Amino acid sequence: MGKAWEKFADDPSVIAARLDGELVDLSREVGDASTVEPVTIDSEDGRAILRHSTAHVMAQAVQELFPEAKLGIGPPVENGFYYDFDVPEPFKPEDVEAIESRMRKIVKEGQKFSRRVVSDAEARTELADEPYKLELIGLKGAGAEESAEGADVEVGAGELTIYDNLKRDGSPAWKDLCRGPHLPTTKRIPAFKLMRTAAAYWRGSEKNPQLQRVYGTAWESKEALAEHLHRLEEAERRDHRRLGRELDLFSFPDEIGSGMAVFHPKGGVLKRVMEDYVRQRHIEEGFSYVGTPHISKQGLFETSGHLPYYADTMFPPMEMEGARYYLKAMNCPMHNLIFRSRGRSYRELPLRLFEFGSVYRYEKSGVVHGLTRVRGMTQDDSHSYVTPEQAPGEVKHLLSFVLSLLADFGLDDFYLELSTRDDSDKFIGSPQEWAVATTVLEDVATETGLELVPDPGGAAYYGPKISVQARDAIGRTWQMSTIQYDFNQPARFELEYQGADGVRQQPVMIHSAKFGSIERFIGVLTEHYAGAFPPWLAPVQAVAIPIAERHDAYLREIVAQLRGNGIRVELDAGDDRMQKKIRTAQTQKIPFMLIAGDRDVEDGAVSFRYRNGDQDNGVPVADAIARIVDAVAQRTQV
RNA sequence: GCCGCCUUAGCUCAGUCGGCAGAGCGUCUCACUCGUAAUGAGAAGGUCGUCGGUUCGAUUCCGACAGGCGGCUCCA
Repeated sequence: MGKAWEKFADDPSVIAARLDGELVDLSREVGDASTVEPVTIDSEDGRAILRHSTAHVMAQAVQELFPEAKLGIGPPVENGFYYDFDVPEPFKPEDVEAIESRMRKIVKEGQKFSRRVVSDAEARTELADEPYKLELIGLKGAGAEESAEGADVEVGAGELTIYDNLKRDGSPAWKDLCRGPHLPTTKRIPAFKLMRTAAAYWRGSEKNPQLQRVYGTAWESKEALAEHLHRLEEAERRDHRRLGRELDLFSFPDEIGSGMAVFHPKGGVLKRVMEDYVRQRHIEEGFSYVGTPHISKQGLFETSGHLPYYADTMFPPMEMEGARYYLKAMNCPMHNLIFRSRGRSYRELPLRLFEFGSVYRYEKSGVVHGLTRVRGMTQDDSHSYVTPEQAPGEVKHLLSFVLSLLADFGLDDFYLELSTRDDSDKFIGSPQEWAVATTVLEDVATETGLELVPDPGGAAYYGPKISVQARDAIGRTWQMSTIQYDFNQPARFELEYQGADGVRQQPVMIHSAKFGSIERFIGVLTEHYAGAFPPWLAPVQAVAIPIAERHDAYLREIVAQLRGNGIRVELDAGDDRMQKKIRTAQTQKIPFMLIAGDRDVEDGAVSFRYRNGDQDNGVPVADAIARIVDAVAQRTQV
């Protein structure tokens, strides 16, 4: 049968093969495999192989330049790869340049990636100077190859293999413990670039030493690399932190503190319109709007059980006349007190309490990030108190409500995550209770048909949760909505309702934040729309632009009529030229520009310019007003 | 919190090999009144993030702190 490459020798884009579904090097013997499929460099698998091979080249370059560097792991990731190194000194920017140019040299040399199977003992001998690789070999022996982030790429199941990078004369230049497959030679790397360095904990644990991670990207062509870099630039343009400043939406004054946003008038409109809509929808869905204070005495958080888990992330307590008060980091305990304020009947259930609750969490300094990770936030928080029998129906109700709200805001790029307990001792409640709750959530989540990612160990201490994960402009995911099943707090607060049979029962409570936090949601929404909010959300919905000063009065009248119809409209009566005013409105991403000059005044009309550049001239004033009012009411994008 | 990088005018960024700082945009004033992305002229605006050290002298060198950026860990 021969080697795999012989079958695809005429196609230079083939860089690996699949033998009966298994990815292998082109140099592998086909043997008695029944299917042999090509893997091209621009396929998903092909790119992963390219990137992983480029990671090897980088590791080789690093060890040639820094012989004392010890290897961590080097897997492909979305759009690129990284490799971790234990080095005495972190890499400096000039080091990265040196590594990159050494990589170019290795690529140019066309070193061959050569696979060989080794025994456990051989691997240990050959890699005696690589403590992290030895650890991986040990893990494999323990059958724990999946436990390390990315480690499965390196060792995986089955036999141990080492890849040698061979020079043209066949002499070995470098080697790495690796599962493969790889490109045939380094020369097959068409385009790559090192992106950044960062520190990362070995095997992802804060307790382990930090390694220096170098990130890079690699593509099947120079054009594809250029496109990727261009996409990154575009993404930077829609970063909510940048748009927040450019569109005058919000800022983060140093004087207040890290992670504390102030909303400017335009961001305030966005926030208010969102909140009004969300409040209205909650009321329609059977929620009761409530209000609770920002601080509470310590005892409340002891009763709820939060304090031992959250003390680190809560702002330190204030002492007043012998009492200790905390800024609240969650709203549920206060809602529980509303439930408990009087006797409850089964007839009242489900009882759904909802508010925009301001909470404060002292997030670690390194994690604060624009509006998506703040220290002071407003949760659109609700708690549904239900009988155990009602719980599945309520979870289903909440999930469909959440998804419909997200759809109303035009969000579609998200997936669900099911966070469950693991065997750590941070979770309270019996395994049976957890199993019941988890099954309820899983069934409802599965029914939606959305992608569902398991997240073992990610549950709240009091119960499992479903969350909606949204992506930001550059692909980072942020948790937004959450639905949490809680059988613990009702017990801790001794919540009760009287059943139909007259017996007192304990309700189940279901926590749910539809957007997670208003701040994060505004951040994600800003990036989703790149600042061009749909008309119903746009801080300024229309701007009137007179061609000359003599048209001001005419437009002022139209602006008044629009305002009378509830439209957020401004007249740009400054002494800039109209072209400049259009440019300004354009950069502010205002949906409608209403332009009027002599012709329009004569015809009783205005001329539209939409922010996408389209125009519509000489529209009768009444029609123009109706068009804008209609677009706002329909919540349509323009 | 950990690692690296960064902090000069409202914004984007030059610059000073240690000797009292500069541009464009924005803002203000004046002139221009113009048909779908930048009219022209002039002016104001910075104790060079904060505090301490070295020095005759620090925005520049060193340290601490604050804030930011990219990751890691953690999380809505």
